[in-house]
Amino acid sequence: MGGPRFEPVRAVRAYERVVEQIEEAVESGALTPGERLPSERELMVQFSVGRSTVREALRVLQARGLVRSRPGDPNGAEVLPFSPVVLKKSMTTLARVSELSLGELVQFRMVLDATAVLLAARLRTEEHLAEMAAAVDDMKAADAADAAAFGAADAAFHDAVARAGGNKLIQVCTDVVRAVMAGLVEDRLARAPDREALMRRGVAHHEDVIAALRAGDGPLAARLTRQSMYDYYAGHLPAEERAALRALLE
Amino acid sequence: MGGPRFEPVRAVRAYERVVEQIEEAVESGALTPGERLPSERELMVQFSVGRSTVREALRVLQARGLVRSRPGDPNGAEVLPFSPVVLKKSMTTLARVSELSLGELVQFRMVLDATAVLLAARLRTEEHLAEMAAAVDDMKAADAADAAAFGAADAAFHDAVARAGGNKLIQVCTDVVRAVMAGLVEDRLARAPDREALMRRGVAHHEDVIAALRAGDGPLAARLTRQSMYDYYAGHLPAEERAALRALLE
DNA sequence: GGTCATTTGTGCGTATGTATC
DNA sequence: GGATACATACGCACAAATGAC
Repeated sequence: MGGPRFEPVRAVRAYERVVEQIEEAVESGALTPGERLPSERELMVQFSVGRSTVREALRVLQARGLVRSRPGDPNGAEVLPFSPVVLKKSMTTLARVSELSLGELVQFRMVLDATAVLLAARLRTEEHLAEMAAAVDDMKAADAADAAAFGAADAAFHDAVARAGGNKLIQVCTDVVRAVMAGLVEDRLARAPDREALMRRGVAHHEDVIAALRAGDGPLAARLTRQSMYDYYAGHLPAEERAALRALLE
Repeated sequence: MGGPRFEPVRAVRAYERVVEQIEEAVESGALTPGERLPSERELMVQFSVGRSTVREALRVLQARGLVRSRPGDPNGAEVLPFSPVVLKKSMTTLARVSELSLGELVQFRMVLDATAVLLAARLRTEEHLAEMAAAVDDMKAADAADAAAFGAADAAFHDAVARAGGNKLIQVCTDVVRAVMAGLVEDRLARAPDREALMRRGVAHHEDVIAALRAGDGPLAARLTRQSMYDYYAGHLPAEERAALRALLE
């Protein structure tokens, strides 16, 4: 008793150790985006593992969005800047396997987008406001039949708001959830009979939000944002989910 | 002009096509958690690819948390139920490479946890309230020196609240962000001089939240939750981040 | 624009350790 | 304990793609 307390060891795969080392180098900043990893044959020498081990490690790193490798590239795998595509992917998986309802997604965005505008009311600059106004102009200019252009402009607006709010986590999450929602319901929305009216109302709402932000009235901007989200999606929700959403309109 | 509109083709790797097919089978429910994939040798026959291709595909699927394979397992890779570990991983990466501040994380949880309790005030059952009460009891029972036990009980409380709120996305996200925060600041909190006072205050706050939920007063419960989060972390934040948080206390 | 060395993508054979029966 | 089937890992060979000269 009182001897050394040995810890149970779990067999850790060779490729995992390769992943850990490269991952640490990337996340710590020792490798910056745009830099290149050594070639696979060079890596197998440095780690003293086989090439298949190196390749499996690179696949995992690629799946995590940290590097990208192309066939024949003499420079080796490229270190990538952070991108939310991996988050989007795993959240899309979450939506599919746990069967997230549209109502849950709308609820999530109602809360986070409203928070973003609330924060933006304190921190917004003239540049931010100009970006938002430009996005709204694009929404107006979009052909009524071109749902993709309208959606892209809408996304640009919300991204500008989120950036103005200054919380990168909220910015990424709203972006991810918006993309997931678009993938789930874009065709349904594009065929809605009252689509044009919804689009016009959305533009008007966005202009009201800009006015509130310019005036520095965060709570008003947040209310407008929640109401806008509710109006846009409520028609596509069953009654009980609509009720859950109204609980957030305060 | 007016001819067929050809789309640009991107060379898609063999292992990617294997990943897509298995992923679709898992996410569509054709393969349910606990089921086994065919062995690697069987898969290389079915997809008519080489062994390395199969293995790289399995690595990607494993990195996405869909399957797990163990050496020597005669049954082949196992299909896994959804777990938020992949989301945790990518959000931790986000936190590291985009240098998320503690303030941004706290802000995020203040908003989403407050929303969860607001929703829980409408939907909570007696079972939910009993779970919350049990978690608070565990927090009280935790030794003052055992930060891990206290944290686990606190996590159980918030998880019960999030489940009562009925939004699975909010539940997962708050859980993920709590884990990320714990990884970043657990040692700092464990060594705080006023740790015991913070713990006592946290317990009292949680009991107030339960009382508000029992009374069905969602807005009160939400305010209490935001205030509790602020009190617990404000001491570890620089002044300007504290100010941004106070903007959410309303 | 073309040639060529290099690299990645892929397939295959083999040895080894492990889990299950 | 032994037999069997499996995953892990190594190393080589060839095709396709890339980048540099």
